Amino acid sequence: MTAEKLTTPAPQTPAERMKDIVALCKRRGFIFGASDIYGGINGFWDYGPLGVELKNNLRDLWWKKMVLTPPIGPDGQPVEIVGLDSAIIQNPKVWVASGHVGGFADPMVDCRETKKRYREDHLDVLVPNDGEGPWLAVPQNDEDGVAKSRIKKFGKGRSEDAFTRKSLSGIGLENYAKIIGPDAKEAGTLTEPKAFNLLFETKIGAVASDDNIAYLRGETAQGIFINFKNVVDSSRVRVPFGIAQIGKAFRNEVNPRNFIFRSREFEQMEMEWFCHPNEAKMWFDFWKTERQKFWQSLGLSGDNILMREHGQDELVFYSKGTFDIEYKFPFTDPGFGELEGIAYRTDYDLTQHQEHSKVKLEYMDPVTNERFMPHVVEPAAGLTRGVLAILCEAYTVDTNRPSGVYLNFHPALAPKKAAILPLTAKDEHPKLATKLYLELREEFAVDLDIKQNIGKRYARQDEIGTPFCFTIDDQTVADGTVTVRERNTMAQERIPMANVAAYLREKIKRV
RNA sequence: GCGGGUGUAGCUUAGUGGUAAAGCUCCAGCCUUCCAAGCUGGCUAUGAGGGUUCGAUUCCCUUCACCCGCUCCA
Repeated sequence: MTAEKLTTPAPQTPAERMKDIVALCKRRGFIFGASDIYGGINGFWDYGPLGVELKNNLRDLWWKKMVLTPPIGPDGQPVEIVGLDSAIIQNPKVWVASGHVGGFADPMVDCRETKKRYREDHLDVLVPNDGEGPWLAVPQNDEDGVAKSRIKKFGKGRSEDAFTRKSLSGIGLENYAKIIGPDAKEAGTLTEPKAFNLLFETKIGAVASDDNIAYLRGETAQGIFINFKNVVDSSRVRVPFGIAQIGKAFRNEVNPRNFIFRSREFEQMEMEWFCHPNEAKMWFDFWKTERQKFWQSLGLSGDNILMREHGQDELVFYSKGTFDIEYKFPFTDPGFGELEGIAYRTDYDLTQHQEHSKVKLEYMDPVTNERFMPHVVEPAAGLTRGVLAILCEAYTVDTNRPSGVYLNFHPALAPKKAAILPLTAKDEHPKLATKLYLELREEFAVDLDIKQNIGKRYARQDEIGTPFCFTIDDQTVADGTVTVRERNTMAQERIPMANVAAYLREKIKRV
């Protein structure tokens, strides 16, 4: 008893848990670091044989919930949502209109001493006229009188008139060694300005020149906005309705971190809901509820998931309200990380594109004859973040089983729904197992595994989260029944082999 | 982008300025009637590049990746 206690492993810390999840993902072929054999590449990840199945399952469930069987609206009728798959590269003007190019591409400087970061064009430098002593960096918009206090501290008795105010942008790098940062004590701690444009640039055409710069999309949403008119004109949809899109997006993140949580290439599942401005608030609440239900139905529930409203200071300038659905990842624990944002974007995007493209994007309501610019509620989820949350939630330590761990996937999400296992590699077992496998694979993602002893095979399936194992033994030969072994409980029962497909169908039932 | 840490096989760990070791996994075969059993055999590693040295996995430099903290996240 005492000895047993002593050998019981200590509970995992969140960091250890995350490390194990990453190791399992690599070991079993869910997720690999991209360009592994070349030493890797920061911020990119590859999805292995099981990872792509898991990701596709989540993607398909979202598509079904949004496009194929959208929820019932407040009026008792299903809401209307259509799909879209727009190009990753669009006319660069799209990203100017959206604000991604220009407005957010400002160079920043860091202070090595204070670890603070400043926009280069927001800083001025006070240059001493007599050339003596340090140069003083101060905020351009100096409401707090920083310049005065800095001169008092470092100006050696000189007055403000003894300095000339220059923009930091106009000051050469060779002078940075003389500059004291706005909050620093020593000179020379400011880094050279770095541009923080998060959009990936590329060049169109075989001959590269600055005239043909284009951008990889930073979000799938803009592809939806620029097709709003196309969809309205071609699809018989009427406001309110939604357009949904799933696809890759690219951002030059300053600092990719935390496995696939923040990567430079990722996948989004976004839906833009177009509605009358007067109904926007109602639809915002509607989608908040619906989207929360979605993640809960996949098994993310309890204390690990929450809804959080953005504070006023957090809101982007065009949003009149944003809710995040957040998950307690091991690397955020005890905090939470964003899984999906539901944003009320007003008519900002359509208005921007109307102005920049000169194409009228207003909607004419055929019933009321009212002309208006639709407002937008946007549930925008991270597919790859969803995969990570599902993996973290499913990871279950169980020292009572040979593998020591299993992945508790919802059967609808599991990369493999079942494994077909002949108890031995002899006699009729493999023959019957192969027959069952060929039948089941027409409808389900299943594995046939004949090699090695049964315990090893159960353990392997536990580690990849296969919810059911069907085992063929001598009794199967005699009476046509197989053993079902359930992943979470390891319990077994016998059912007729002829009922296996129906059994699986019932268990996997869509969420 | 800043600071700190780590880097030996798929995983977990040894070890050394002079032939790189083990357990588990994995693969092949045998055995096996329900949870990684047993037997035999096999594959696989010092992240990359430079320097010092007769000789570097070990010491030094650079770089890359990952982890932690800050920062960033339209």
